[in-house]
Amino acid sequence: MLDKTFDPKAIEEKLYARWEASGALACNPDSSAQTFTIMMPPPNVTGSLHIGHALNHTLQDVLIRYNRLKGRDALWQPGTDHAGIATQMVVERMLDAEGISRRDLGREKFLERVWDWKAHSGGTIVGQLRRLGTTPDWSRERFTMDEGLSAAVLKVFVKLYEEGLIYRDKRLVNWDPKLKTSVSDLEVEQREQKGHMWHIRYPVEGAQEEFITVATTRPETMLGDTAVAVHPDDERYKDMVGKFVVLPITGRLIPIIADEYSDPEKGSGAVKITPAHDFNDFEVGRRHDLPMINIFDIHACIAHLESIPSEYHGLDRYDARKKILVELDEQDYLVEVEDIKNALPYGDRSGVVIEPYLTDQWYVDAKTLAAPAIDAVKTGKVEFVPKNWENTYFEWMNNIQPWCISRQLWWGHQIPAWYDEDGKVYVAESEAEAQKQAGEDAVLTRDPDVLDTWFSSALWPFSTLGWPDESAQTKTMLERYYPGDVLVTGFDIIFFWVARMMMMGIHFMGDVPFKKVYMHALVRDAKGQKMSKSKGNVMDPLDLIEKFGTDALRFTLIAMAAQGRDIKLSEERIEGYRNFATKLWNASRYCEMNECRASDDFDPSCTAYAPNQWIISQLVKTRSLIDKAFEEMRFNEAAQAIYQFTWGTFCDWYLEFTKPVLQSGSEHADEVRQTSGWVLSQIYKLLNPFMPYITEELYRNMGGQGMLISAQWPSYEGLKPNEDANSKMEWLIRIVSEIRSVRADMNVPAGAKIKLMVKDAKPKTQENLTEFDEIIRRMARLESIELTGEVPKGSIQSIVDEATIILPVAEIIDLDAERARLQKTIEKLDQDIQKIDQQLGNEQFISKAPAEVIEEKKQQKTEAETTKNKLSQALKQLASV
RNA sequence: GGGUGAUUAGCUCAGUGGUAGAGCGCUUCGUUUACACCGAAGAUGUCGGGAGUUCGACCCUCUCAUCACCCA
Repeated sequence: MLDKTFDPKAIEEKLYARWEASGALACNPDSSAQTFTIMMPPPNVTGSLHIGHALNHTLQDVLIRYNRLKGRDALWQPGTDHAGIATQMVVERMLDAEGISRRDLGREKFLERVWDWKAHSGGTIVGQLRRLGTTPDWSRERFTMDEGLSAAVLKVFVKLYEEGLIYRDKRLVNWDPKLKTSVSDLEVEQREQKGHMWHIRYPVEGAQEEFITVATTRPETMLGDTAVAVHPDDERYKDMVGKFVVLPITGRLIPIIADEYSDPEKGSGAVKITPAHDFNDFEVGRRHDLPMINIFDIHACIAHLESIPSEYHGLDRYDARKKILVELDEQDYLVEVEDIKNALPYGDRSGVVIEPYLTDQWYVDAKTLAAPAIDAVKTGKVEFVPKNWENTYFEWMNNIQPWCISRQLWWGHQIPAWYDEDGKVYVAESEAEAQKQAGEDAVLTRDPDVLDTWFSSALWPFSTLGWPDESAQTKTMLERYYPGDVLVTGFDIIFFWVARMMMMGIHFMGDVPFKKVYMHALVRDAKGQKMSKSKGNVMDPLDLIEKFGTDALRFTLIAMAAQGRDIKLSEERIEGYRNFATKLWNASRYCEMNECRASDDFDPSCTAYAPNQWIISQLVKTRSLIDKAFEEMRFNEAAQAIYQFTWGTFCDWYLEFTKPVLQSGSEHADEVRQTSGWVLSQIYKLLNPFMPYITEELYRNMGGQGMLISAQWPSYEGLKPNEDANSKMEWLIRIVSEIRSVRADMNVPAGAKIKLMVKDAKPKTQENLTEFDEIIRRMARLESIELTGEVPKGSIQSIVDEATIILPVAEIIDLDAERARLQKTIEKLDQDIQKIDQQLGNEQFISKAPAEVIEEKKQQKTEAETTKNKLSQALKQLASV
């Protein structure tokens, strides 16, 4: 006998171990089945499971389980990402605590420490994913720094270099002065804040008391100014172009140039140009061939340059600013200080202001690689769900910038480039190969930098399958599982990852990496705020699992994952779905108690009893709703369909129908036992992808064969909806509901067993009344049901279809209340009739609306009129009491 | 400034060119042998404002407002 409630903790771990041991998680390259592949977005090794992961992985698991049940050879490729900056920061912080820096330790020793750390706690999240019940093919787990994946990185780098798609260039990068590395555009976030605009006048060379005023938010960069620009059409400055100004503080002479970049409407119309410290100025500098003075060192402190007064050397950028402002003010160069709002670039990892910084870095020619990747979406080879994300994708891809891929870090894939003593570069997959290129005598030094983490993640869809290994096994894997079917991910990494996988996949595999990209929502807190540690509003999925069980959390996330909408998660909601699990548990308990079990030879297409035929029809309908929802990737609709069927149809109605049958030992009892047991087992199957634990457990308890995880998704071939049974049961539900409703409205005590009389019932209804006499009596709490031609005085009356149902309760009826009730219903019907009349009276409607709509309206009107007449009669009769 | 999405019951959200739905909450009733993590019944909506297309708009178009996010 099952316990009274479901205890997830008691079974989850045990069942998970059984799934894993059964081999059901593994893909099967030898099978002839159609494949279904999902590449898991590899979580960071530094990571621990947060609610966003929970959603992301639940969705993937639901898809994988569903397709596995449907007989597809499912590969869900798992793994983790080395997360260069994040991981290096974690380990550096640990070293900090020991009072050592990574430079003290040296590169090699440091990397050993990172690997130690990775081995020890890097897999935390993988364990946590198991608690979510997710079923990727763990036997194929990969790490972006694995040997094989590293080989892929080398190969790709060298190949792209040879093709001219990777190159080294001296450009401005986003420099993180805290981490002392470059970062990509995407790793910079703009934050708006209050700042100042300082207006500074620069004296014009060789003129007395003639100045040109420039405005800047960064006065310290004037140390690196190499020009002042004015608009070529700006009359005010026409004569000045070609002259020089004397840069205050340094005394350098810099030219006044004409360039369209300067906006005559803004400020004075003149703008200082610091090509080494501003992206726009950099372009101006290139156009005019201006010198580029890099005034900072890697810490964003003023460099020891001859052109800069020595008292500034080594000053932090903000201290330098203060000092400059004081000096400018003293020398009367500072004309105005304006309060403004401006956006500053912050490093998303370090949280410090990013410095545009002139360095040599490696770049990928993203523009070239993007072209076919744009095409793939345009032509529908890759489809985004929801579709509107394609706009976002195009927008970014069409404006894509060179991708800076080198990072001044130690943790990551070291760039396979070597320099000889003259600085000439040799790119090769190994040092030996580079040496060969350079000649035996050359002394080579390897580029110390590593690649952007996303460079290796971009290869994930094929590197995890074994590429570039050329064995037969790898070939099979690539042929079979590339491209993947669906990528499930959050929109926050559409550029970081999705776009780059597209570029690399198309370039190296000649085909897109996946056919569909499902973008899921962001999980927010109940108030709609983004969850963050600093706000303290994070919900830990493991806590929620502890409290409500994995199934409840999973179901909640899916039920709320409507396309294109963020999820506001609240505990109440999870509690509700926990209750749903309990409901199913207890329905099973009921069936167990009544020995409801389908025998092996039970044929659901051969049932004779209408409630059985009906519930089977409903089940079949539910299955197709779920299938349709999956096709359209509307997971919330799939969840809703099975929820509604299980609770609203099976538990609320069908099981109630079975009670009198089973308890009275009716002739239908055996078929009812078989059917209820069978339908229940079907619920387990349909619900399994969403709630894998409870369904697996119940399936086992109820005598299911094998394990659900490797069961077959029902096809219900040959099961046609039985319309006769359906309309019969709909009538049954209508009449029971109506009696209950009227009883409650009229305050008939719930416990009172009263008589029901039915007038004007057509033969069909009379038959039904007889057939379901026991069910109606029990569910509507009636003592007896009889047909009548007369309405006893002091009765409550109501209409179900053609029949008048009468509750003769003269001793308890409140005549005024009954009159009011009838009156209200009649009024409502009147309104309806009026509305329909209006429509039917409209010639345009009659001539233009489809015939079936008109027919429907007419029917609605007739029905409403019939009911109204009957109720009016009842009201009249009541008046005569 | 550009883009995207949202605005529907007290709350959280589904939804469809043909008389508005769910869950939670609320009210009333109920220990009927699966379940009080339950059952029955009920109340609550000018579907953000305005205009248009249509026989008919919550749905399509335009516009305005508010909010959120992304990009510059």
